[in-house]
Amino acid sequence: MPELPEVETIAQRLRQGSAEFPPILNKRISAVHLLWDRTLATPELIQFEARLVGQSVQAIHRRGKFLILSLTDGFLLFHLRMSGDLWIEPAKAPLAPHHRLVLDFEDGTRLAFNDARKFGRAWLVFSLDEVLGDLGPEPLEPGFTSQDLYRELQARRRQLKPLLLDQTFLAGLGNIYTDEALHLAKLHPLMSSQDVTPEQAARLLDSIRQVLAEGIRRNGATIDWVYRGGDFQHYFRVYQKTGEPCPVCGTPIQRILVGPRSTHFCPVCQPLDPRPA
DNA sequence: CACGAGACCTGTTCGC
DNA sequence: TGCGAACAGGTCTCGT
Repeated sequence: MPELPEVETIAQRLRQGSAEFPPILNKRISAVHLLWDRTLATPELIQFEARLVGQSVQAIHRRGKFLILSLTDGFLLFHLRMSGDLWIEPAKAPLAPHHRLVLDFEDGTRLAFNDARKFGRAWLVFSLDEVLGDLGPEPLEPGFTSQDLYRELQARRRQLKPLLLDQTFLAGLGNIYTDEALHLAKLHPLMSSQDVTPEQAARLLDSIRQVLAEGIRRNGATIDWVYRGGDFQHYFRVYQKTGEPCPVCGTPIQRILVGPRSTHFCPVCQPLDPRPA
């Protein structure tokens, strides 16, 4: 489930703590355990451990789908990919089956990166640009305007759905929120970016912001066994609603494949042919 | 530059 | 009931 709202929810949880555990801000790392080699993108384990132990967590941020822990010296970044999650738990707790990287803190708690599918990665770097350099704009940043979006749409000739999933175009959208935003904006997922009008670009940006904001407000979406704790899944308009009535017009929602990704849309509200006026 | 296929992984659910 | 196929919130690399 980790798209922008889910990562934001996790960032908030780490920042503010949970019912059982205090926030991880200002905690000092006392030990590092890597349980799956490929989870660590950079540097090598030897340097990773040497540089990390003794540092403390100064701040927690999110950029796109990346989670950023600012340390005394450098940054620890996580990307959750398909199944990653970060848990705060007692340092003595038994290792859960899918823990891949564990950081012990001096106060007897630990931060565990749990990731069943092993797609997630962690980076320890001195400059954020090493990892985040190619990311597109942050959709919720007020400085990003619909004029900016329109200009970028015009600069490419691509189908909207794959383009919105491209993190170098816009950072943070995944399969769920893209389908939801396109439905709200009444734009067909296969529409060419060059056919989007300035008005439609404005509607698209509004829609993206609306679905992301609601996702964050509901603590993200919980879909299946990869539990996260949010409840946005109860408010999906089209995602995984194939055959069910469109919430706007009642037409059955269609599912198509765009590349390898399931794509859900309303054939009436989101016509491919802009329709004669 | 745009697009498709294959790779990286495990767990759950679907279809016969 | 059992078993393989299909599918899942993501992204990278390579070839055309």
